[in-house]
Amino acid sequence: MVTENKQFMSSTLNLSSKVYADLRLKLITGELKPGETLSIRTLAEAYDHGSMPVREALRQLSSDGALVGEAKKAYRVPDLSAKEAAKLFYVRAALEGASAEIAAKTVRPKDINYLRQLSSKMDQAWKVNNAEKFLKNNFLFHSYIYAMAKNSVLEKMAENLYIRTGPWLAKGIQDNLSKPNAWEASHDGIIDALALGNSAEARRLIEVDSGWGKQLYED
Amino acid sequence: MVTENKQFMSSTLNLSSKVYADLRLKLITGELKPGETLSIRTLAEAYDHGSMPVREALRQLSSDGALVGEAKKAYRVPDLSAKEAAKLFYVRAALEGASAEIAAKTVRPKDINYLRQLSSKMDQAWKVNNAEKFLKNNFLFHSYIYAMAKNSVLEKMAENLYIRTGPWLAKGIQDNLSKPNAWEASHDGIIDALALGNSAEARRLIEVDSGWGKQLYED
DNA sequence: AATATATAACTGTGATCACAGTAAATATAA
DNA sequence: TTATATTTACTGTGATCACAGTTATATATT
Repeated sequence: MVTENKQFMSSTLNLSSKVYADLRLKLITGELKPGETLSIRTLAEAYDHGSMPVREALRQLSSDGALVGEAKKAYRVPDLSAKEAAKLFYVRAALEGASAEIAAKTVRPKDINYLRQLSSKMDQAWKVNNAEKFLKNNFLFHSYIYAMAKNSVLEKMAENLYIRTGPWLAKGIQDNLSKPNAWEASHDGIIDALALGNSAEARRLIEVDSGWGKQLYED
Repeated sequence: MVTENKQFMSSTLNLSSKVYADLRLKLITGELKPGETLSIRTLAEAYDHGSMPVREALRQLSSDGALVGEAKKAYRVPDLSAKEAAKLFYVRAALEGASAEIAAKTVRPKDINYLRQLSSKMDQAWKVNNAEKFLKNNFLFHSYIYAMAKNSVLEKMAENLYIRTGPWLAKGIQDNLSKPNAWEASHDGIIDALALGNSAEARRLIEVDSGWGKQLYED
């Protein structure tokens, strides 16, 4: 039940944080699906330890808006309405756009290389229908742009929004994985704008890319 | 220890939520000061119930960034460095600006009236050196603009940022309460821009107002 | 009196239990 | 068979305890 990826699992922290990080990854990769129900005791048994760490992790995710929890009822992954999703993507686009605008001004060659690597990994994953790998690297791509803005507050908030859109996005990806990958061109355009230091264009393209998922279910 | 204000204290929820709301208000009004330390057991005794609700509230506030908590050490109110405060105000200005821009397009006369009432209350509080009242109404003022944007995601995030800047802001207010109130003119300008439906100007002024506190400690 | 040491008080963390409200499954009645 | 009632299983919530690491206090040592 332990994940090996250092990005998602810091080894020194307490159990609550580990469970939190693990569930967070499962939301990003689509392993937890919209509407799915999560209970403290069931998860505690799965993780093979007491219920306290799970309890605190679930409450924290609920506080983040990544899960919903009414009193005396099991936590569950929110099944977003079109309206709720639109709200999420609106703010996400605003924060991602701000991040990209800053990032374009301080970007280094090694950043561009890393982003191209991630874009390449996503393309490979898409070709072999590996949704989990695709989604994980897509998160890393966006997350790296947040990080480039060098504003930890902005970074954390943008990541939070990404996670909340995660399961909803994953559902769409898994349905459309066989179709041509429109994201590759989108991401390459963003990377090019960043490489040129064109902050306005980087912002515009990121906002389009963030808004893309929104269209997935509104036709 | 119980607060009567419905804005800050919903009566139907569990104890954890009540403690959370109460501590949140204490952060906004400056009752909790930067660097101040909070322990589970001490607070539990003050609230006169078990430690579980306090424990969950503190962890949630820590997750929000409103408190900091290292392992095995007492929680404490962050004493923001100028750099950290700048990060906070940068994102807060971005989200407040976005809120104001939307709000200007849908604002109703009763909204303007309410905002003018709050501005008036703040001015009264300033004149009698009532920092707590001033800060509470200042929060309500900004919070109402977030709410006018009718985007619950944006609203919650903007409020979170406000709370995190709260204790730092309060420290400055309490030192400068005797000086002329520069905020009144600022707030009146915002209200006028909103009333005219001038979304660009509303955004600009809100961003200036949000950035104002930042200058308080950098001379 | 100043420094080092040892003792005591305090801290979050995790485990375990009792409780009351919710949802599901079963039994009962029509 | 269908609808209703009852029981059973499951849920988060709060309380209480043991534990180990941290901080402060008091004690000894020079």
